[in-house]
Amino acid sequence: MARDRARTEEKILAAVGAILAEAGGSRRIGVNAVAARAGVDKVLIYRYFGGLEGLFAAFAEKSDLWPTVEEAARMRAIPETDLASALAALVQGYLASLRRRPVTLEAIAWEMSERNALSERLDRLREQWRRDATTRVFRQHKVPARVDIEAVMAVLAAAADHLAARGRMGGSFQGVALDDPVGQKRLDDAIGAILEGVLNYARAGKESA
Amino acid sequence: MARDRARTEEKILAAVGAILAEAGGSRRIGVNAVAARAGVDKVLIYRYFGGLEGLFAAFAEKSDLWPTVEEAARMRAIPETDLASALAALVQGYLASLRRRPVTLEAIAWEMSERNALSERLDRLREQWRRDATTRVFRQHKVPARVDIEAVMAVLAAAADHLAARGRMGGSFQGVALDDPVGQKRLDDAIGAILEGVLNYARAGKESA
DNA sequence: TCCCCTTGTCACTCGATAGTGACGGTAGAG
DNA sequence: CTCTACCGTCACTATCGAGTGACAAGGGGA
Repeated sequence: MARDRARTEEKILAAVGAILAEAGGSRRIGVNAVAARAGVDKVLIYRYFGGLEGLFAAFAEKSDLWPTVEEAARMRAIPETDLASALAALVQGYLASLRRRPVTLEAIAWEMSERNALSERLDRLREQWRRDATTRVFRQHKVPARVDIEAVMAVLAAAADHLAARGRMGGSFQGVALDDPVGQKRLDDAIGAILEGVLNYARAGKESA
Repeated sequence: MARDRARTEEKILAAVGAILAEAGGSRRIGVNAVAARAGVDKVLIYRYFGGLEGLFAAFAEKSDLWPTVEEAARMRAIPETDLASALAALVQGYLASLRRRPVTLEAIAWEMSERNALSERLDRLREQWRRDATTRVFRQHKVPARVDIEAVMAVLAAAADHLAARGRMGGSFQGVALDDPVGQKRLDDAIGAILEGVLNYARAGKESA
């Protein structure tokens, strides 16, 4: 109608985000739903994006899916004092940033059951995040030699992804309320205690199992 | 044909498991697929189980979805010496048990995007597991007062669920190879180091953040 | 023996899905 | 002004999904 391709493409991409933002939306997503939501004929999706996969790829590239390290740092000020506090703040900020991104949470959930252009993008962004965090934090601190801090961070990141994605539907996990400020603080504190314990106990000279 | 309701019900339930076991199967599961897989008319699913929800409920009740604490203990001998080692062995055994259950991993992935009878059952089993683990391990050991060990265990369980479910599709997570023995050992060691650090460092008298 | 309930089969409706082909208007290039 | 490439709309096919109603056959109870 408006005869404006750029605008139409934007409407389509926005519709993807809107559908994805609705809880459980990833399950019913498809050309018809997107077209209807965008108020656009579905044939344009094929023409402009080459189908669903291309559409997902374009959406993944364009939208603000992942928190940057800077954003995580903004959510929780990252202290420069010691490594444990810095990493704890980083993970806590990461978790908080995830919770503010319903689309990303949906994409994480989706990633668990289906690989597509979106999940590949997520993997790349996760990797990027790891690199940024490394250059930001590890440059200033020494890591105790016997700790595989990368594996520990992977465990914490996996937990963050899982808990954030599950939390979007409410409920509790293993006795911790996910949609509740109290439960969220418990998780933050646990993350802090984990990093503090792992790094300081290891620094004290004990070998890790 | 055989005119044997019990046998037919079994065939249907087995078909659910078979479809669920195929990677990404949760997405395409439905009455038609199950009936076809079981070699049975779909109307019997409605008659015997009252539809998909009832079928899932029956499947969730009947099948061996979740590792018991005893099984986890069998995978990794649980030492009685100290709490950190016992809990580490428990979580590592839990993770190993999960990896041997493709249907459960599929269900965990599914649980992320849709709530149904199966996911409710999973939640209940998780809760049961937590209780069993508690009575088994915590009876013999003292927990440092300042550690919210329940929250720490929730973090580790979430990580285990996430890493196991993602690992079924191969690939790596944050630099750790999930389908590789080396990567899996790194994760096990990280879990061990986390529990050791959290409990022993806390016991040493430091407050947790 | 006869009857009826159960089991299983078949044939359908209805809606949503992916994907394609053709058509018409509009705006810009020449 | 004219032509053409692009944009948007409509109509269509084919497939798959859930769910329902009717019907044949077997088997056990009265």
